Amino acid sequence: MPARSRRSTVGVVDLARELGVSTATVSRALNGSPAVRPEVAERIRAHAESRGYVANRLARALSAHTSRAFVGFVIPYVDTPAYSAVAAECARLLSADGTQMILTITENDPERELRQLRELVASRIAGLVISPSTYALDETRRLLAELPVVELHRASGIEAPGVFSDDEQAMTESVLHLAALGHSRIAYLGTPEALSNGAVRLRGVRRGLELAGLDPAVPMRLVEPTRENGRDAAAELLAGDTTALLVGGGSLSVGAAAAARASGRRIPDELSLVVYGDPAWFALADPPLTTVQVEYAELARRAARLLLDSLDARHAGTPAPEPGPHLVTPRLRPAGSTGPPLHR
Amino acid sequence: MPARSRRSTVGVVDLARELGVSTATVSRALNGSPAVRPEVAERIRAHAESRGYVANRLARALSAHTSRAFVGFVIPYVDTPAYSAVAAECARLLSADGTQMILTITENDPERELRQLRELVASRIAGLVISPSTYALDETRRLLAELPVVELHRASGIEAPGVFSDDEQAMTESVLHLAALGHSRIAYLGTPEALSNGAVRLRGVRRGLELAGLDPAVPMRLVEPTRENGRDAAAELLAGDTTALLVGGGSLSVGAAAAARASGRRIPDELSLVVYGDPAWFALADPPLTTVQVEYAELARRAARLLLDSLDARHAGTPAPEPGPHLVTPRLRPAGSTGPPLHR
DNA sequence: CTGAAAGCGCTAACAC
DNA sequence: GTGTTAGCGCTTTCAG
Repeated sequence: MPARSRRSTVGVVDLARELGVSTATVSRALNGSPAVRPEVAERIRAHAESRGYVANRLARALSAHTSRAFVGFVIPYVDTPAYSAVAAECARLLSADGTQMILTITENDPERELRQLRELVASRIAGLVISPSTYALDETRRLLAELPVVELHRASGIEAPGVFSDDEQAMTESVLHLAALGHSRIAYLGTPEALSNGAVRLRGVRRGLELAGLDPAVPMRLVEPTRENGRDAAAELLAGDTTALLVGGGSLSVGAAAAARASGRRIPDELSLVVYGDPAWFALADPPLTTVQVEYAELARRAARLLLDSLDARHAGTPAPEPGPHLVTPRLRPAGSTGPPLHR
Repeated sequence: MPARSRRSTVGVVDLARELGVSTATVSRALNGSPAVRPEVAERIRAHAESRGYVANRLARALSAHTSRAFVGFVIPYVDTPAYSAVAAECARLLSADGTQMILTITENDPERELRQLRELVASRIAGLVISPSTYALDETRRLLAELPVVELHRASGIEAPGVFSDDEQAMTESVLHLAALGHSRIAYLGTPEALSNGAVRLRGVRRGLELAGLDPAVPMRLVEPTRENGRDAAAELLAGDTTALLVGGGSLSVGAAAAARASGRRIPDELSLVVYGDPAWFALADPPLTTVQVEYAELARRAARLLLDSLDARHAGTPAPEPGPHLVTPRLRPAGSTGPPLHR
């Protein structure tokens, strides 16, 4: 047994020495460079494998100025299905590609976001997936412009591909669903217009009202997406004489459902309710809630793919994926919580 | 303007040159070494700040053999509250400490787990938080023994501190709650004993039955924690003549709640139901479900703290945190889904 | 096709 | 206290 430094991990120099080749050749073989004789390459790879060699990602990334050792995943929260489901799927797909995902929570605070972005850049991330905070800083945009970025859920107006739920259509459809049932006094609870998806959803609602020939001036509350806000704002809306409540936002929906229940109104007779998010949870309610269902896993798959494509493109010098929005269409799943209004 | 390489980021050599000191001094000042004159240190830090210097974490970690640039977070899933809530809080706390969290999903597959662990080690992580997969490999244990580890939710029998929900007590309490209401035909739906928390919960159930003076041979199904399994297994259990169903597991609870509803039994008159997880969701059900509530944020705080303490200890050479389990006590929140059995 | 050697940006001995 | 210098483990010109 050679006098290797004890218990230390095996590196390229070890492999090179043991095989009687240079570290350059080892490196090339391991990185699949075509500039090495196939048989040699194979021998090196086999040996590396048998020695349980695992490249030091730090050294690799530090040396090769371009490397996909790490990518960033920057989101405002992760303890909500809209984010956790996507984080899960992205982590899976990126890991399959051999890149590690650094998870970062901004709590929707632009300052934190910028700080974390800086730290990520300091970690030489190859690129990142981001749900920008509501008011992204200019400096943030500047940083984002310098590396492959895929936007998720929210857009910040930067030149980058993004993956979003096509909420406009879903919201329009939801309004039309309610209108078709005979509702004319519809209230809307959503997220602020400053949030790109808040704006999109609101647009969908307005369009739905227009298509249904209803008064566009419906009772409306736009609040930051938390359960508490959802509950409180829904309670206010329900104090009015609306016959239907449409909610655009997952956390808001949980709060709104609670408020609807607390209001004592019978559903759907005295109140029709359309919520947003994961139908499995809302199916627990009695009656089960009509839900706008978003395919988070599909969103994640597209985001991961786009990011990997961007990295490939940058590496190969080929054109990057088109920066346009990539939309995933949610589905309105009618359930027991929507029906004709009882009294008009 | 000096002929700096254009648009490149500023590094220690730049700072050193600009201040007329050596890179060593810069490094020392930036790392708060006491071996540098305070006024010089301050000047360096101020300059670094003004130049927007951010240290390259890769170089730092590669050079300093010990560094807390990265920590790993290795969990089987993240799209379930038990994991996403904890991931969120840990990411927050670790980020506040300046370390980045690499998120890794094992899908409860021991092979994947090992592969990912190897990759994490190759990234020179300072330590990690892990929820071991059901059957962790020996090689996995060996790797884990070499770095600061904090176990979460599940234990794998390694010598490391761990943070767990004290489910034994909660399950015992749940059984006693049901027994006190007059139930004697209680069924249990939980996770397999091979999972450490499955075993713990089952032990709690058995103890509860014993304390209540009930027959320990209750109808029981132990299945992998997914919603589908929960629904199917609950349906089977409900086909029997039990008057109460106790569920030990968050995803199982969602499925079980669905199955209970599908069974058509009136709750709580014809069936008392105790679920596990986030009360906010289960409050949507009608009646609201009696829930074993786990403080995930508290779990996360403890896990993060323990990990940081372990890192500090290793750095300072002081003793590591005691490897014993650190328990967070869940609360049984009685709600409308549990009541006296109607017919016996 | 392969090897020698020069870094990547930082920290840590070791001198002064 | 501070500077010089040698790496950390890998990739990558540049020669051959």
